[in-house]
Amino acid sequence: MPNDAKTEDVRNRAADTRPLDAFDRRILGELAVDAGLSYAELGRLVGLSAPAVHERVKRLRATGRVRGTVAVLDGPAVGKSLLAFVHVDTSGWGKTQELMSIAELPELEEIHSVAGDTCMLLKVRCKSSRALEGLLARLYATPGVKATRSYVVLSTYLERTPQADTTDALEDGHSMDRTGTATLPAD
Amino acid sequence: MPNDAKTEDVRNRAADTRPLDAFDRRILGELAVDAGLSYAELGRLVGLSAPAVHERVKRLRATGRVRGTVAVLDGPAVGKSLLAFVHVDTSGWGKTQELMSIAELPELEEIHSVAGDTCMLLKVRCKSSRALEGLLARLYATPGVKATRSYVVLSTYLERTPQADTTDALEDGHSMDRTGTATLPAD
DNA sequence: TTTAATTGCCGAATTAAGTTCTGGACAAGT
DNA sequence: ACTTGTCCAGAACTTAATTCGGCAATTAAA
Repeated sequence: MPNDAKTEDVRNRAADTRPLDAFDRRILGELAVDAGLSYAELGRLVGLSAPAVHERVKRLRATGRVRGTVAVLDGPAVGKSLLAFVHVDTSGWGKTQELMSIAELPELEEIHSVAGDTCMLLKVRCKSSRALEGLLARLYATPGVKATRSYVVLSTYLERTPQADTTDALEDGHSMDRTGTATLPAD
Repeated sequence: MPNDAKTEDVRNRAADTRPLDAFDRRILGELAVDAGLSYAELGRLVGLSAPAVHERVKRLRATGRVRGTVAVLDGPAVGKSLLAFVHVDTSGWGKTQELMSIAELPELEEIHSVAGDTCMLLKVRCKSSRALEGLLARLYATPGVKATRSYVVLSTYLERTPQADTTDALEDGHSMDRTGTATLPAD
């Protein structure tokens, strides 16, 4: 499943806002879990021919639904056994830009600005607690950084990239039991 | 870049603990960014023939260095514009297992247990704030859940999967300037 | 209602890539 | 010096990606 970014000129620069149909949704669902599927297998799964899914995947890429295809590395297996989330309180707001230089570190996996009692939220994966310490030192050396709170991950139960499916029931303004069955308010 | 999980019998069931050499590291580095590269292109990048990199990638997969290959979907582009991190305080400890059922929801991207003043940390991506509300309702309906704190992401500056490189300087017990240059203590 | 244009699909043909196979170079151990 | 094992490149082979042509269905225009 190559990029095929080159194949055929890409005109619709992520402009197409056409809603995803059921086929697109299922294709994305499969690819988000395993992008190594052949178009033939993928077609068999969703009920289309290989050229048909190829065409759709190409469109899904061109319209920005798919950002890319990556190999998911195993942290510990590549020497990064420590995972942590770091909340960073910054003084000003423009100062947050100063933090952006740390994005170059391969240990940094995520940088978000968040609402709430903190300003920046980082996801960091590194070799050891010592390395985390070094990273925090680097943070505190950044102007505008007031304080940090670190949450070191003890174990990970789930970790995946964005999935294609959505649980519509979540929006119905109700509670649900633990089986995921919607419990609609008796109106 | 197919899975090739089937190709040839996989003997070393993630047992091989041989350290990664420079080639492996570079191959992983490239694949973590773009798994759509052909073996020929990859070989050109790292200085090996196509069969050589094929062999190595196969080994890296078999030994668990690579967990899989996935298409990275764009949250907003697939109808999930809200990203949030949720800290969950649970009463007991065995009770955390009760939480695991929410992993079935496609909105859940990560579930970790963490050290610190909270117990569980969730990464959630959903359609709307209303959907997040529904999710929180579901959480509170879970026995053992005492409290939650939500951090809604305003903007994302960096988001990627584990990278192959490590910054060794972080472990050297020192500070670093903002260029990433190590500032060793004058001993 | 009819016609034209567009879209999206399939099956076949073509092209490119994945995969296997062979032999040779190098290093470590006997 | 010889054997053993590892790892690589080049060529051969196999499978998948990609393109092409035509057909059916939908939509727009007439």
